[in-house]
Amino acid sequence: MDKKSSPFRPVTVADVARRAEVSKATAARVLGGYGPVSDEVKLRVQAAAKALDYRPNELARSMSTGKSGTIGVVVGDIENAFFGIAVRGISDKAHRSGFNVILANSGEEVEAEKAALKVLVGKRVDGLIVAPADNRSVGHLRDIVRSRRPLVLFDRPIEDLAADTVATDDREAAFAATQRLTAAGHRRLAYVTALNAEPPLFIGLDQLYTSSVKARIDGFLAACRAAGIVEPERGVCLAGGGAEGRQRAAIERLLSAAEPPTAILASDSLVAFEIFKATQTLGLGIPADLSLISFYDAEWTSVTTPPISVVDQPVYDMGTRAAELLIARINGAAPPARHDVLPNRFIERGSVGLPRRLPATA
Amino acid sequence: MDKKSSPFRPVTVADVARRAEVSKATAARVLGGYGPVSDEVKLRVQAAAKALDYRPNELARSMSTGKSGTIGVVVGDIENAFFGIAVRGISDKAHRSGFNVILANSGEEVEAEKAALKVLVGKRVDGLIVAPADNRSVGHLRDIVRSRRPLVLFDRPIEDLAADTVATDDREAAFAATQRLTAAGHRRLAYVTALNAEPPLFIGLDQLYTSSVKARIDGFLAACRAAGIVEPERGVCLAGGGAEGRQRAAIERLLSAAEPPTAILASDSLVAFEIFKATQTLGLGIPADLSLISFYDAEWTSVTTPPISVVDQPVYDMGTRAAELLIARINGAAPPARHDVLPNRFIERGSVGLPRRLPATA
DNA sequence: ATGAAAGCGCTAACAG
DNA sequence: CTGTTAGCGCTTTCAT
Repeated sequence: MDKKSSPFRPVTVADVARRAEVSKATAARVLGGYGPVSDEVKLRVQAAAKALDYRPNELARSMSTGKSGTIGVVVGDIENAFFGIAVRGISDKAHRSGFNVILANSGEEVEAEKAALKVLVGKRVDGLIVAPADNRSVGHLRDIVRSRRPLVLFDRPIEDLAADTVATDDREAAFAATQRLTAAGHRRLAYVTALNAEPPLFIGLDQLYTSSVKARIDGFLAACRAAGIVEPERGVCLAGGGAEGRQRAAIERLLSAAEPPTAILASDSLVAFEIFKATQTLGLGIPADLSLISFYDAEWTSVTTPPISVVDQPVYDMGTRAAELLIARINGAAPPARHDVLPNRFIERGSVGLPRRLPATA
Repeated sequence: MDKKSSPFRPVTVADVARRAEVSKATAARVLGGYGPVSDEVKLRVQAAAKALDYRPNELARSMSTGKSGTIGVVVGDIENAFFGIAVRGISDKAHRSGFNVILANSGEEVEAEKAALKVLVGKRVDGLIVAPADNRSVGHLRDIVRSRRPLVLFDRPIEDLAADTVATDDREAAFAATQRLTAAGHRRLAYVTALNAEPPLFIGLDQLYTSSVKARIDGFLAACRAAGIVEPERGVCLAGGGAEGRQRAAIERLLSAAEPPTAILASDSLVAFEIFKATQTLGLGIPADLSLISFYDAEWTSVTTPPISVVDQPVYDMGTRAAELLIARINGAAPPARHDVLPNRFIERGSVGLPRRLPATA
């Protein structure tokens, strides 16, 4: 009966049009809800669509309109609750505005980031939100901007890139957190971050390629110097990510050193979690033997004994804000790139105390 | 110079073909990597593509081939770490097999689930993984099956639906966990779940519409009865989800009752988290005043004092398995629907003790 | 091995 | 208000 009757061919506008006895264009107008149609015809078409169980093919629609109703999100590590919540913020805002989200994970590898971007651009997403893994190689991001596809940078600003950015003031937050540690009398401080580096030694800020990581260490060092600590660089520990065992080993090594730090600032909640577990296995007390402050208010930090003081980043809001900026641009807004900095909030809990032995104060 | 020179028109096969001085078809063959092409021509086309910075339009490709290279995933609540990890498992497997993932959240609402499915089908995903929110209304899922689109049910089996399913044995796990509680001597047990119900009273299993929830309560009740407990139904607490305050209030009410439970089995880590916090604010000790077992090995359960004993569900593996089954079907496999049940593992930690006052043993 | 031409399902001018 | 006619960018017969 049908021309091409593969048993489960999805029904198209043409099918509906035929059954409603109108032209394809008219059927498309009511199904797509765009052109002017008489009420009578509209009803006929809708009835036909219902009867046939018509499901619009969004792909075809996107091909014609050039808009996919989808935004692409590339984060560094979904395993990290920080990004998990961010994605929720983005998704919530996106869905409320009628957009879908395609999620990709870079694993903090630029090559994976590039590949993800390629796929997303291939799928013709209407816009992109990216947390760049490496601020050295941003050519692929420049390409996005150049191609006029809306792009929002998340959490990690990149200089000289004309893209909207949503971040927090990492340097300031790290500075303030470190000050709390030095104010309590600590002089042997460490900053532990998940960065993979070869060798795993901190050499200088120029070695750091993730802007948020760099800003935090910068703030940490500045606060240490402000407190008169010499060579605070020696306290920066690049514990590595990825292979979990490696990170744990690095942390245990740090804590078991001859002169271990009396206070640690952890760059994210995953690192802090490892540190907390290490104190347990090494029999160290918090805050008696070690004071600890972590970035990000992860769930677990509020139920440990003692609970952990944290730099609470407004991640969910960062997500919604990023989506907001992106969608505005997708809808045609074209102001100069803006750089939103959301405020962090310090949550005082019970993990900061006095150093075990007060060091000689010069 | 060009016919249509909107300033940033993306480059197409036609553009590449023209520059390489071959036909569109030939260019498409090398760009798409399918037909036979002479090496010489192939090189010319590739050079042209590179020079023009050609990016294939996956939408157009999907339109022609009918495959989108994308799978849709609908979970109940991304906020829940359980689903977060599951999504990671799915994504990892999918990406390794060359598929992308579009994520949707039902918020445990059937209507939202239907809407999400509609969008995903509209986008012509090659297959779907769904954690059905309500086993009463599954018409939309039946439609998916009927339309021959590969579908895998996640965590929540549905009878009489010919779809692959990946789940754990919830009834058995709840039974075993409850037994540990009764074996320790507990007689006043509670099972707390995030279900919203009006009224919030447990009436009977028939009231439960999420298969995993139902199975767990069934197991809980069976174990209670096996231990000679009468009317164990009275211990089932439907604490509600969504509005966080409501859940917390329900839990504090339960714990402050005249004869509060001496042991609780929590249906998920979010509920257990609230319970743990409630014990802190009410000044109850674990396991002295209350024994607690939770489903799902959430991060925080291992760092509390004491750490919480849990039913460790192999969520990541469930995710990869689901993706595996789905992709096999997408690639043409057509065996009868299989129902995979992955084993749970009990992790003994420190949250189960003897009941404070031993009850009269009849 | 290559080219010409016909779609995929929808939207978008442009006529009537 | 409705129908006709082109495409969107790619794949896919079918010739050559």
